[in-house]
Amino acid sequence: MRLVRKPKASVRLTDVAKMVGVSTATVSRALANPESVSPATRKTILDAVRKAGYTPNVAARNLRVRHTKMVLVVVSQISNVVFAGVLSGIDEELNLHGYGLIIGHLDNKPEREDHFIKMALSGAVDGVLLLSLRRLPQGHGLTMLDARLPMVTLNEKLEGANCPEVTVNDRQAVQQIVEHLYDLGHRRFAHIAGPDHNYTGLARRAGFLEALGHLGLDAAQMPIWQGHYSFEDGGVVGPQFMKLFPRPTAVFAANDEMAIGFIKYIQHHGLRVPQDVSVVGFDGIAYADYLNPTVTSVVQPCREIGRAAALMLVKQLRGEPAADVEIKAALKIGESSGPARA
Amino acid sequence: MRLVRKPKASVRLTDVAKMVGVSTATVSRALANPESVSPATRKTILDAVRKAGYTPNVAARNLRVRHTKMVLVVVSQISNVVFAGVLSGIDEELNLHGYGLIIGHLDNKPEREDHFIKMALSGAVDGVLLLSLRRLPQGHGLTMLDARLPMVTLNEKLEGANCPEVTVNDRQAVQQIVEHLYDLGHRRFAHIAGPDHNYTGLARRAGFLEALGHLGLDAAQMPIWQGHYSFEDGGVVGPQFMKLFPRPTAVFAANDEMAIGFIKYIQHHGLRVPQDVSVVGFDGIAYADYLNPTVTSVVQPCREIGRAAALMLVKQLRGEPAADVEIKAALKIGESSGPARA
DNA sequence: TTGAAAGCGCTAACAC
DNA sequence: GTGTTAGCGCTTTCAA
Repeated sequence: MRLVRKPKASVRLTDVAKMVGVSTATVSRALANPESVSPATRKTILDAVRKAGYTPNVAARNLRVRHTKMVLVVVSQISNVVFAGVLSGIDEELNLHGYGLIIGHLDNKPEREDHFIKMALSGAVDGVLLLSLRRLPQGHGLTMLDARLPMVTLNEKLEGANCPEVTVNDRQAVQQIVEHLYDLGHRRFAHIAGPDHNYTGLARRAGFLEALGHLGLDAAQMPIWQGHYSFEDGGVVGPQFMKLFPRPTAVFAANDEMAIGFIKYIQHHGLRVPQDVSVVGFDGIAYADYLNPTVTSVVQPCREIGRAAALMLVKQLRGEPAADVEIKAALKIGESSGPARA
Repeated sequence: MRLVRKPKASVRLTDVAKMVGVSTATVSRALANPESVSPATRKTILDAVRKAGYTPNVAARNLRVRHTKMVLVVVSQISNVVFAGVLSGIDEELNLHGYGLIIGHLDNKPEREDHFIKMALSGAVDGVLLLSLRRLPQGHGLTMLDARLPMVTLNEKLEGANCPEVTVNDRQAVQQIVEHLYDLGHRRFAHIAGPDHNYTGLARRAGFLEALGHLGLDAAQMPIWQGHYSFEDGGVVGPQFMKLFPRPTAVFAANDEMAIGFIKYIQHHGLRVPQDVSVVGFDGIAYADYLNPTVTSVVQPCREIGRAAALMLVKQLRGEPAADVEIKAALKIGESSGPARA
């Protein structure tokens, strides 16, 4: 059995040229650069194009012009609201500049990156945006760098790369939120950290430690549990928190989901938030405003982050210089943080 | 000023062939179909490929083989959790079959579809998945149908198309949830509907009306407000609800976000959920479980929906028949629904 | 302003 | 088992 040749009866440039009685070059020009063709022929050609329903074949075009007007976005988890927001911003900006979007979804499996490295190498895209949050390159085999494509990283450091990056001021933002808690009188803190193979997880933890240091508190005394940014983690940590004595009066979770899970757990076990314990998160997801209490957090302007990153990439694609960008996350005080108990 | 020719020093098939001293055909075969080449040459070639870091150029390949192993997914709003979950499932399944994913993000602007129609027409993808929730084709100009590509729709009817579809049993699911409320003694209902240019919005509203009919209630008596599936809509509807007399004892919102926004509003205005009014949603998003009260809803298995759709498309791509699939959403009783007040 | 023609990098007949 | 070769559909130089 052999594969049948696809009938693919689509109309080609040649067909249009024949219909009109001009060369393919002229049709191509009429489409790409209308002014370079006499008004009369232009009209005939454009009419024919419309009538025939001609659309240029991109594979042929890509092969010839050596670019694709496509960008690869490598993202660790697409169903995460923060990423989804960022993606939205990326798409919006890319769109403005005529680029399309190919999703390289890692689905939290970093090894999948290899596949996308190959994709980049294969010329399928003109540039790549890395939001994999990966802390370090694997160190073996090919890396994204080998694709020698314009690239920008988002909350991620790429070792050995000179590619521009957009970062969020996680560390300072965490400082702010910890200070907010400190100002409310809290002295005993705990932290529910994010994954440690993850750039933001690390940055937020470091920010936490740093903040305590600045405030003259002994960071070594403060419990830190590690989660994976999921709701459930908040509940997993709960029991450990409950048995602490003296209990911390303020808990900083590295993202809102964990904060929410944690609040749910401790409320369920008789603690009031914020009267008994204040808990704060990070990200500023919309849902946090609909909780009872609403959660104090640091809001990341996701869409803008995405747009900034996309714009930086586009600039590179154009051969323009692109400087690093740092986006500011802003403290947003909700009801989940209050004065420490006397 | 003219564009400089990109130096694009990437290694080509020809280069590898020269290095090894065989023809390009042999290299091509060694890569595509290793058994068709003698073990010795195979090894030499594969070694050379690795050493040279050769990756086939996809544009050239696509042009030659007339397919791209790419699928276009047209989605109305990527930063919506439900879509994000579905997308995740689509990606997972597609991946299994060697297909990549191009996102056609409408960003709630239906007119953007034109762009993606052109993309489909241009041979950039082998098939398309439609999750735009659009109720009807625009009726003018080109439509997706013109691309004559394998296609499957997800919660969307494409007029004049014979393409298979995956649907969710929204109507029955709504019936179940309304019956659940009825069984709790509720007789006065209200509905916060989704957008009416939207397949699911319509289906859920129809389901609501239908359910009331089956239960022998007068649907015409029940207030229906329309929202756009956002949190805020719940709050917008709130005041109108408050001034009703007698007030409905049960409210069905067409999605969880609106239900959550509504709950927040009425709680804030002194009503207790579910003691004073029961409110239920649709979708079963994870956040709903962390609210106080947790919200009764209908859970859609997003990832499975996505996988089913992707699989149907892959089957078509292989030339196999693909039958319509209906996915069942399941009632999930939370704390936001309770007995009607006496 | 237009046309002829080369060739982008690859695959798949077909011949050996 | 391997090589030769003809394109896939397009853009773009170069010449007219």
